Amino acid sequence: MALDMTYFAEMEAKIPHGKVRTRFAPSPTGYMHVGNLRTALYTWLIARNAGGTFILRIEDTDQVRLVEGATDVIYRTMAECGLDHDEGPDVGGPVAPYIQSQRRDTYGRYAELLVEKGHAYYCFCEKTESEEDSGDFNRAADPCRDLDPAEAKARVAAGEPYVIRQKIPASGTTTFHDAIFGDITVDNDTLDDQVLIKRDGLPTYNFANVIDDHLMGITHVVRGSEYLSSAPKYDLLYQAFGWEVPTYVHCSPVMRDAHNKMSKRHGDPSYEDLKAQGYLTEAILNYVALLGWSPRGEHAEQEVFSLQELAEVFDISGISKSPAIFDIEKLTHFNALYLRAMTPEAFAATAEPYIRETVKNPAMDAAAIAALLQARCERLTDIPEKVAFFETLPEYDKDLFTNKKSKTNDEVSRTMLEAAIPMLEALQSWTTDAIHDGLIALAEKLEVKNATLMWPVRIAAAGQAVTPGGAVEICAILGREECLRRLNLGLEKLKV
RNA sequence: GGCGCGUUGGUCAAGCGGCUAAGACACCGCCCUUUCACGGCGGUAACACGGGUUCGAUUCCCGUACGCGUCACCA
Repeated sequence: MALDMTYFAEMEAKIPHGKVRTRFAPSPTGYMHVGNLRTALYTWLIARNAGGTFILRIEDTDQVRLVEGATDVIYRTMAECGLDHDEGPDVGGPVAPYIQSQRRDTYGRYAELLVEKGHAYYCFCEKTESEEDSGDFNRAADPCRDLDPAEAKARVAAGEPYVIRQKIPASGTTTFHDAIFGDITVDNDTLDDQVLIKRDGLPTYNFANVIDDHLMGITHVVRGSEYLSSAPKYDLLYQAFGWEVPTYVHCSPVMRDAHNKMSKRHGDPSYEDLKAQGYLTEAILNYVALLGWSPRGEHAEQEVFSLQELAEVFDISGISKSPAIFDIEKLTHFNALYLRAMTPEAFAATAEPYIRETVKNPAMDAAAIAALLQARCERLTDIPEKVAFFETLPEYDKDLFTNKKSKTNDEVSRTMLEAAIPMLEALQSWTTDAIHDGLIALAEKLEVKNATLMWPVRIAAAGQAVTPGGAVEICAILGREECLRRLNLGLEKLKV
């Protein structure tokens, strides 16, 4: 039976040429690993940097591991991160479909084409116990490899179960090029005749990838370095078809420590976990971009990059060969940087829900509280605990009134509060400025340094040693009535 | 075990034959100050090891050690 050659010609005719085309091809597992996110980012950056096309392809050949709603997580995350795709299942494109489970027919046809060309063969062997145990597949011992083609076809036609294996050259070497690792050469006899089409008729991941990447006109294949050792087999496949080999970009993994990759299983955070922990998308992307890549030339010392800036300066040659350990502390630093860089209004808007987790009293101005927080929090989730004292005065010990640097003790604090309370009561307006000027003037009148007066006022108002903002700001936010109530309470404590 | 890859301070990293070996995080100190932060200034800390090549190696080559990956009808 002859192959339908017009099918292949039609497929070839659809392939776009001339521009950089990259693809992110996740398996829908339900969440986005940090490593995945980085791969997606680098892949997107390569395309955008070159003014090329970025494609989203869903690799769902493993029906067993399919997770409900998982593709939505992918779409949502990509959109949230600003990694927009030009072609994909949802937007279509010239080489649709973009979901592997919808391309089954194609893989089978190309596998048969490869058999026809003599670079693949039908294999009828059952895998044996010993093979599974020893782990090595002895190609030379496979009788199917040199089976007469006519006989093989007859057995297939007779309904005998089979797989299609790649026919690796018996000798010689294969050299492939990687944009990061350079040229790598391996002996062909270390390569096995990998399965292309499984007994169930579905393609293996490796085969589907080669077919899809070619048929979609992918110019740069970005993937994890764990695929480095199968790359020569990919090259052989491309050669066998007579196709142009794409540029490989193998990225080393993101590690949780010196020995292990980051993984959900170890409890390492995914992108959505980090979001839930109070990290900003921009900060995550910025940090992740630098985990395994660094800018060159005039940007060598720059660390803060917007997505747009990254697209401008990103360069494959800046990708590192060695693995990088994910450092939550440095991410936290980037997050603090991004938090501080927001406009006060934007920060107040994003901080408000976190403030309202503990500060329910609507009289307390969330925007005013946010202003105190902006330079003082590294994660959004730090907020509720920091501002809880506005809602409820904590139980505190009068020892807090004693502070060496401010030159205060019980005695001094009592004097200060006794003077401050009537002054504040008499204040015309309860504003930050009025409170500030009143307290500064009072300190001068009492001939004490500002801290000596401010310390006891702040302690009495907040009930804790460390607070976001100083005495003035806290009093202003509390409001006259609540503030004075607390100051009197403090004074009572000191009188005992 | 075979094959492949990797190795600059605790971490991310610059370096691409000649440097007092950048910068950032973390840490420590000082300044600022109404607590704590922010900000500013300064400090501690690194080329895995052994051979070559070279006038000269962090940089090039070869070993060693350690680590990682891969050797599936999983992706």
